[in-house]
Amino acid sequence: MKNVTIKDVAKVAGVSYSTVSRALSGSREISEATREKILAVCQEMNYTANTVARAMVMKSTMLLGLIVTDINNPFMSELAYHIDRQTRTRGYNIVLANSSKDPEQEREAFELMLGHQVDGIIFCPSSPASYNMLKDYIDRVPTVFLGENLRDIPQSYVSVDNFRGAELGTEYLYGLGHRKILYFGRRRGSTTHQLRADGYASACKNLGITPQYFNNTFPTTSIKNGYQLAKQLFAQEGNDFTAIFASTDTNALGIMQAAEELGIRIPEDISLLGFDNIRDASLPRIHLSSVEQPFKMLASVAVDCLLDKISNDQAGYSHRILYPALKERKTTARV
Amino acid sequence: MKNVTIKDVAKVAGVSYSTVSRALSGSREISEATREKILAVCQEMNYTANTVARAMVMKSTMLLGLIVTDINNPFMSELAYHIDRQTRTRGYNIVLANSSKDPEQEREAFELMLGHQVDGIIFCPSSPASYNMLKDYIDRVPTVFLGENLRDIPQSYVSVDNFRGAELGTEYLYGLGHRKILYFGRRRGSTTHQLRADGYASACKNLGITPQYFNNTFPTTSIKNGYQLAKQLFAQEGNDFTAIFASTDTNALGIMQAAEELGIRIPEDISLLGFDNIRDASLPRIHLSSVEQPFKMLASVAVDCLLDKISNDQAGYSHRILYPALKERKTTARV
DNA sequence: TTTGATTACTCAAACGTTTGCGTTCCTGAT
DNA sequence: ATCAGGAACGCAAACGTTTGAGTAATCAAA
Repeated sequence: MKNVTIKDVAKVAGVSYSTVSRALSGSREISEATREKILAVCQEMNYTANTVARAMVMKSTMLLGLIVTDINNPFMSELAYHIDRQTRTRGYNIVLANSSKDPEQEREAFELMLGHQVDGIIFCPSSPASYNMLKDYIDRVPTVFLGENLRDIPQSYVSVDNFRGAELGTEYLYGLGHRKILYFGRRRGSTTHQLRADGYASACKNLGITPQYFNNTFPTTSIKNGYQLAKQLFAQEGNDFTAIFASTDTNALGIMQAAEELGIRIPEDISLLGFDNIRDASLPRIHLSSVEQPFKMLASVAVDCLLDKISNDQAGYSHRILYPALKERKTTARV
Repeated sequence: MKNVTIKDVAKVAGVSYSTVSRALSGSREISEATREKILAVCQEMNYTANTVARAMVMKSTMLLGLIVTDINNPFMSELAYHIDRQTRTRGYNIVLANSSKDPEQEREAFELMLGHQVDGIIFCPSSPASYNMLKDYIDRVPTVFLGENLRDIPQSYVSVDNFRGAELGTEYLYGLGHRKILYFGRRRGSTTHQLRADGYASACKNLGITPQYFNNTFPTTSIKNGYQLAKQLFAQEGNDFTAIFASTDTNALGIMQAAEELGIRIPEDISLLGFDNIRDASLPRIHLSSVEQPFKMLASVAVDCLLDKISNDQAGYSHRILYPALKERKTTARV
């Protein structure tokens, strides 16, 4: 089970181990003959360079931390997939940690990542409060925040323009003839949610329609929570809306479930628009119209931003806001 | 940006750095007074132990490799989530790699993992052929295969009993009154698929009904592939079945999509049963009945098995086959 | 007071690399 | 024959830990 080291190779090849190192690293200070010989020996002995030993002297592990709330969430796994692809081609590997939206576990994840000397961290925070809690860690290692808008924070982040996305969705529904649009979701707690709610409000104002809210008070968003709240909503007296704009696809799925149970047809009775365009939205029978997060682009920009920070120590920070797009499917109809 | 080391702590605390090490590692050979003092200094200086330096001497990185085909596949992300949970509590972190079902990338992933000196690898192979290709790597590091049945292979793996699962599904449909059940999916190429097909055949034989196949020839399974094939199926003359047993939920979703387009109602016109019970199956409007893989259990057993192998060098190998269960939802009805 | 044992430390080697510097050897010009 | 200069390679330090072996101090028993 013991791995073969550079010394073993050196012994067989009959050279010093520094020569082996040079042969492998592509240094010029070595004759072509010995290099080839050494490479042949490495091949034959199944030599694999020990990254951790190299890391000690190079001060770079070629490891990137990825902290997500929950890799099982399609939003996150989508990001994770693209992040892995993008970083692998650049020689990095990613070490993964789920925080389960628990601040204490987020802290623990950072601690572990630092211990493992990762070269940088892509961090999908569970809430904007994470920033303050983890400030100490964050300036010990290059970090970029991904997903959440974190306005007014001296750190790099990349996210979609949630405000614009909500505007876009509202405008789209308006364009379909809807004048009574209910916004379903949290309005505070996370900057993302706040911005979406604000974007909706702004669009309503510009379009001259009155905003209506149904406030999702759950701290975390899941289909189940959306479902429970939607049942409350539909049981209410005096509802007066033709469309629901859900703050997340997950909420939208919960609404679909409640509607299904109550015999409310979508989009015949009410239109439903989500936000995020997670993979689930495109499933058969679901066909959820949604404001799309450009996952691949988000991942790509986050990776670029992080690698930039890593190579360029004093790069400062940057806020990268990407444009959302509207993905029209079958849950929204002309009124 | 430079991290504080054990030497920095030693200097401040006024002791040798080996004493600091001992204070941290909980050795008894140290007075309570100095230990407390050292711990206080560590706290104050934000000291985090350098895992990679420790790894050099301890020969353990506390890193576990997880090689999946595609983290974006709900089956995989489900496993990944539970694997992360289980390993974290035991002090391990996981480094992730997607193979995209490409043998070359699987090889590359192993190479990288070995370079990073991971203590063990959980490997979800893309096909049974992976074993032979990667044999050399596999006995350089403790590895357990996850997901695929790999009969007759001298390596540890854990998977569900695919044969029994297919029997179970077939029996269930029979119990609902179905006598003409079509099996939709690949019959060869992967042991998993083969076992499922065999289980179906065996059940048919025992129940005295004649098996019918519609062979999915695509090398990889996706909703799109399932959809295209299902359209071919439904366009065929002389179909004679009241239920479809899809070899995977992904295939089943493709079938649902085709059925939806063609106005075929599920379960009124035909019943549909999937296999895997991925998260998607429980979504509103989908409600796919499915043979369930016990994800949490699979992850847990795989982790146990791997850690066992790691701590016990000569543990040999074991094949752990878990029982599937039937998850009844709304795509299957009494005939 | 001497001895022996125990406690609480310090020293230094080792883990597998990279790399600056030193050394050897060869070539060709003087 | 001498020497400068460069090519090719070896030596050893360094990275931050752990740990066995060594040492100084303390204390109890003789």
